[in-house]
Amino acid sequence: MSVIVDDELWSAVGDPIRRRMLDLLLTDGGGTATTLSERLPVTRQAVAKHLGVLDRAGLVHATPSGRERIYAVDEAQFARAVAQLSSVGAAWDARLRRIKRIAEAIQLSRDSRPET
Amino acid sequence: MSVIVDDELWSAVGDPIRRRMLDLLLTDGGGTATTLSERLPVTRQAVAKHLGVLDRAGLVHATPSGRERIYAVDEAQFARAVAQLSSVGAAWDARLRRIKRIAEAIQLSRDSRPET
DNA sequence: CGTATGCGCAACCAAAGGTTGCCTGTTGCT
DNA sequence: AGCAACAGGCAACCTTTGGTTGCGCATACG
Repeated sequence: MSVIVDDELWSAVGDPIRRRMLDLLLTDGGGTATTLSERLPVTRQAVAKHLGVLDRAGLVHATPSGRERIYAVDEAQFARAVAQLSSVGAAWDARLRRIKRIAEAIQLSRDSRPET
Repeated sequence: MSVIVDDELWSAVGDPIRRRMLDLLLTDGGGTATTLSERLPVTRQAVAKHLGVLDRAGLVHATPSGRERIYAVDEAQFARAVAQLSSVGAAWDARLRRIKRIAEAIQLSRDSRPET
């Protein structure tokens, strides 16, 4: 029942800065390390490293344009990541519900038994 | 529109080992650092540290029993984490769909324009 | 044509994940 | 009661990762 997840994808999305970067890239449709760093609490170099991580995970890709490197979200890969996220969420949710059911069953059998 | 997420919760769940630990604790209903480490590719001490992280995030709690410390998932807090997971997933999904819609609109307007 | 700007590289630092080694306390068996 | 076995906590150490500063190079632009 355990969901097979791509750890690299997950850890790419696990970092709060990278999540905000994806957010910014999605809303703006693209951006460079410099423009992103202006709206984030870290330096351009830190952003550049994060972009490298996201790039290696396939979540973004860069298109050089003169002296700039414009990054944009790879929609297909990003959709895969979102799907994994929700499938893990769904699996855990189902497990929680099953446990709650079992707990209730135990409670019932305990009620129907005489005092210890 | 950006979802407010508890970074500590996320990073607790972001680690692949911790995800597997939560899985094990959920399926078994509880466990100690030693029993968990037998089923994980890391040492007992590493597991103990992870349990510390999960504990501080409120996702698990320990009940001492003799020389053992039995950890179990805190269902309420865990449910909160799952909810955050799915809400981020939903937000991203919605954003993806909106972008796809816009892309199609641009495509249409380009088709209806004469060649450049 | 020179200056400003965007980027990559290197050195360096702190925190996180992981390991080994050791010590303490509980258990359980003679 | 006494001792071996076992679970767990602590400390030292290593490596990776996220972050910084400083620098050099290339491209754009007045």
